Amino acid sequence: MVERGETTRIIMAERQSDVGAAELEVLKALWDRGPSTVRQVLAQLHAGGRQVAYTTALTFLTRLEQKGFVTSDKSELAYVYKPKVTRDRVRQSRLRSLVNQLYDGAAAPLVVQLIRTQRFSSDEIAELHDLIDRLDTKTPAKRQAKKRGR
Amino acid sequence: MVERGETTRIIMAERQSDVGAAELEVLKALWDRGPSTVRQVLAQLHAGGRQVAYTTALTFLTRLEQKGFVTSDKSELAYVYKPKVTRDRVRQSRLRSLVNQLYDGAAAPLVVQLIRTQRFSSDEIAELHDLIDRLDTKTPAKRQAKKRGR
DNA sequence: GTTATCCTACTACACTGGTCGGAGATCGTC
DNA sequence: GACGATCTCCGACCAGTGTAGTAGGATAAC
Repeated sequence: MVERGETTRIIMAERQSDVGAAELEVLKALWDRGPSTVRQVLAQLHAGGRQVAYTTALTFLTRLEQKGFVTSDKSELAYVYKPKVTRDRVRQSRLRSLVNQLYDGAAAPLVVQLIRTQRFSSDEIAELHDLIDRLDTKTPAKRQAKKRGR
Repeated sequence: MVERGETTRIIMAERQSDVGAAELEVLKALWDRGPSTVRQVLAQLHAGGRQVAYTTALTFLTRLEQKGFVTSDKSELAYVYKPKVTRDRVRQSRLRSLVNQLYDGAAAPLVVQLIRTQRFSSDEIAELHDLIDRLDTKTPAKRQAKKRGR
């Protein structure tokens, strides 16, 4: 028999291991609060309007740990979970996905679209101005390397 | 206690009606080729490296139609499907989701991150420069210039 | 008319993600 | 040492998505 399951599993493997929307909320709770117990995360979720059960929060944390996005330490009474990935990392990764999926990997059109369709405060505009100016002066070539910029 | 299914359905409703990754490929095929039959879409998918069965493509198109993203007309032999949403619309919507989910609804930090982490050609930089300059002068209103899209 | 071909409809199945409940382990208190 | 509050583990359910097989209707080709 043809193991269809095999193929499926492989294909799935590629697009796998991402954080779901609800799981992301949990991650956010950890980013905002720092290391937390299930109960604390739960409270944070409730504060954010997400009414879920204790075990649901626990499930999310467990799954996030399996996926490698958080770690846990047994301290006193309960496990304390803390994020293993930064908010920036996740943003970065999501952004890359979006760019690849919908913009053929080219970020520029995305930026253009954003600038065209979103509103910005004058402060923000100033900041963008600044950034772009700096882009301008830095050579477009990236093999200049070693600029310690963040 | 209310039946849990209720709540679930409501919550689902929010995050629902989105296009999956594989479905998106199908939409892209339609955007690229214009109105197409299942077989043509399938060929496009194969060309793009996605080896799926005919019925799989059919399923995607059917589901996309149910979700309201494409329409179909029975012409000659086979149904001809065409997109009901534009690429831009989908981009827009995905972008909004991303901004809401990870940037608290504020687009500016996203733009900043993009400009910081992505490389741009000098042409692109020039374009961005231009755009921002225009942003500067025009007050944050919804100027819908007749700029031709790409 | 029979056959090969193409198309659609229906059904199915695995996996993921959101959501929990119940069962057992622990701990603090009478 | 029994009781109640917590905590974790395990299993479960449902909807959605990716993937496809099969059956049956139409069409084209002898």
